[in-house]
Amino acid sequence: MRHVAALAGVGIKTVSRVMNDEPGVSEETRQRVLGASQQLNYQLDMAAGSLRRAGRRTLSIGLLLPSVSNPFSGEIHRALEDSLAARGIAVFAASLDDDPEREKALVAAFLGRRVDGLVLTPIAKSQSYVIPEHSRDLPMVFIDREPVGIEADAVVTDNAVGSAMAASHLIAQGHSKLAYLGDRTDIQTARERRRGFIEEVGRAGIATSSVPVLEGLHDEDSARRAALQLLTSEDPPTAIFSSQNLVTFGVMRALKELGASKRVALVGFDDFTLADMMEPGVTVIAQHPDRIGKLAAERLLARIDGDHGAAQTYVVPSELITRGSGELPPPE
Amino acid sequence: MRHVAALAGVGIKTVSRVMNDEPGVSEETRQRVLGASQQLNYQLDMAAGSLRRAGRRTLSIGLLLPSVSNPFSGEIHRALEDSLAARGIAVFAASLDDDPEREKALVAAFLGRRVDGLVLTPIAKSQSYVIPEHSRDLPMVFIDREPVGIEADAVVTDNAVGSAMAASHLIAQGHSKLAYLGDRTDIQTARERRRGFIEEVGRAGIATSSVPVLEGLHDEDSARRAALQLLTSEDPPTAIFSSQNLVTFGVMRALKELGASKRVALVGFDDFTLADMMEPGVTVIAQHPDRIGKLAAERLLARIDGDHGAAQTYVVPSELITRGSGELPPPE
DNA sequence: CTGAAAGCGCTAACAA
DNA sequence: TTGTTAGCGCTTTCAG
Repeated sequence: MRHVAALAGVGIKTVSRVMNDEPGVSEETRQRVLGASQQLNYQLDMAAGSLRRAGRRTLSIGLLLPSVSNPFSGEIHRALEDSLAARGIAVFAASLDDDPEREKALVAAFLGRRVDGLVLTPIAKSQSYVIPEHSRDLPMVFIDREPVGIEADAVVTDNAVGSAMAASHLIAQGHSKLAYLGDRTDIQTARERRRGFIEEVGRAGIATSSVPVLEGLHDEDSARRAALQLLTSEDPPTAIFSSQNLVTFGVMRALKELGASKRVALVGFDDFTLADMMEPGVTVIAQHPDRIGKLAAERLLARIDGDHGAAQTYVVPSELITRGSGELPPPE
Repeated sequence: MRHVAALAGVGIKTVSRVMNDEPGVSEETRQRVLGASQQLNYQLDMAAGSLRRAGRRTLSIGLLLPSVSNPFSGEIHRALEDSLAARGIAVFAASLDDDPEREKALVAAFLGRRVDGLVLTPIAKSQSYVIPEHSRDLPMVFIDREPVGIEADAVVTDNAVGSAMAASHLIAQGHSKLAYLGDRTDIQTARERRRGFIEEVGRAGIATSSVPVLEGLHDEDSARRAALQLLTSEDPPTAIFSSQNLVTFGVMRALKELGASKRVALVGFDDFTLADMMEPGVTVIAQHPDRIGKLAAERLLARIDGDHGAAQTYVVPSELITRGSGELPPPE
């Protein structure tokens, strides 16, 4: 900047004014400065600026996701990016891999980079460790799961409602022998999905104790094996609800192996690519990661802009998409 | 930092030493400083540090991808993240959407944040606009596509070789009436894939002029329509090669609509989730985004660490994965 | 409309 | 082993 000022024959502050589009510079001076900066290939150093700038804004935020390679996370990331780009805010993204220790380490890493805000999918048992920062006014929005031990904004899917929708849809097709296949039980959303499903089953007058609940299925293969066992048991269910993508894939494989794809009904939580190309198409409760990301961005920006209202949880509705597998009737 | 120093009753530089794990501090002093910093909930400001630090390292890099919501990009992102996390380097990711203007704007945005390096999928006609920075020693690695107008490291898939593999595989199954369905022709990888495919067809003694080449298929539906038209034409091909995921999906839909999935052979470039669950399973030329990401990270780190060797292009081999659709024989 | 001086939080260089 | 001083590139404040 010094060099540009020297070349343009002006004071350093004038260069700063021009580079930041501040008013109070004559058009002529402005052009001279612009010329000099181009000639020197000069580029403002944001980091140095934020050191002194009011509010210390770095125009960057941190985003903690289960994994940047997970399509659901990718969509959220993209929606956030789009909403924040308009304000010139860049996004640091990182993957948690369901590891509470990583969550803490990554939050610390982002704090050290002085991000203007944090959007995160909590995985640690409690988020109380960020209370100091949050009360020091670090904007923070939790997504997908609500935080524990701290009052902060959250944007979540209506997991229980969506799962209840799945149950009532299967029951409406005439099924009474249902089964629930679920994810790790230490994940809040998984528990919510089970609760919503089971409660709806009870509400329909079916004995909830008669519904097999197989949980802790952390990957495709464990889900596949659980489904195989269930389907070859003495009194197999005629309809299955799977609480998550990988579980759904596992169930689909089991059904295919048994040649039961067109006989046993299936509804999965979470939509996925090519679901409509399967045979039959897979009925799902679709989440809306794009809306989650957009809403999270809006809340974060509001907080960054000084909104000090009470913390709120925003719920994004899920949606039943019928494609065939969930509409298979029970056998006679 | 001043406050911590005051509370611990030491000089500011001693605090700096402790926070950066530098040697030359007695264990006792160290503990006192650590105590004080915890009490004040102090956290080193990386940005301020890099202002003075030798080499001005910010411990962050920029990553420009087609879109962070695209699974292929997500895998690359993840591999990079994993390789760089060990060095405490954080990743800024951004989406280009095949927009050359965005490429330039985002590169500028990252330069303003003084990233230590850049990994990017080039889309602009030429990358000569970054020559000034690159020659000023900004580490830069191009992925997926080679840069134009600048000599810099690149990590790419062997697009032509992979496509040739697809051609020879189909020919080996007895097909002689092949067709090529491709992406936008302004994308380098798409042109390479066509070249590899067509050249191999010629090498096998088939008149390349007899092979329909349908290009500019930028999304699923345009690919679907192109395939429908092709397959319902007078002398339809018995085997199709699609140059990219979305094109493959479009072709799959067309085949399904015509009930020809088990009659017309298909090989697609790029692997995708559930490809093996389709009916028949879809044979693909799989790329290895994880290896691309890892290699790119290694090259970038080497450059950051001062490697000034000549720019090189690293080629990651693709792989033929047979699942059924590519092994369908031609009709009698 | 313009510029000089101070200082953001930190690290390099040097001194004690 | 520890501390002091200068200064990174910028923005703020305040004076012309």
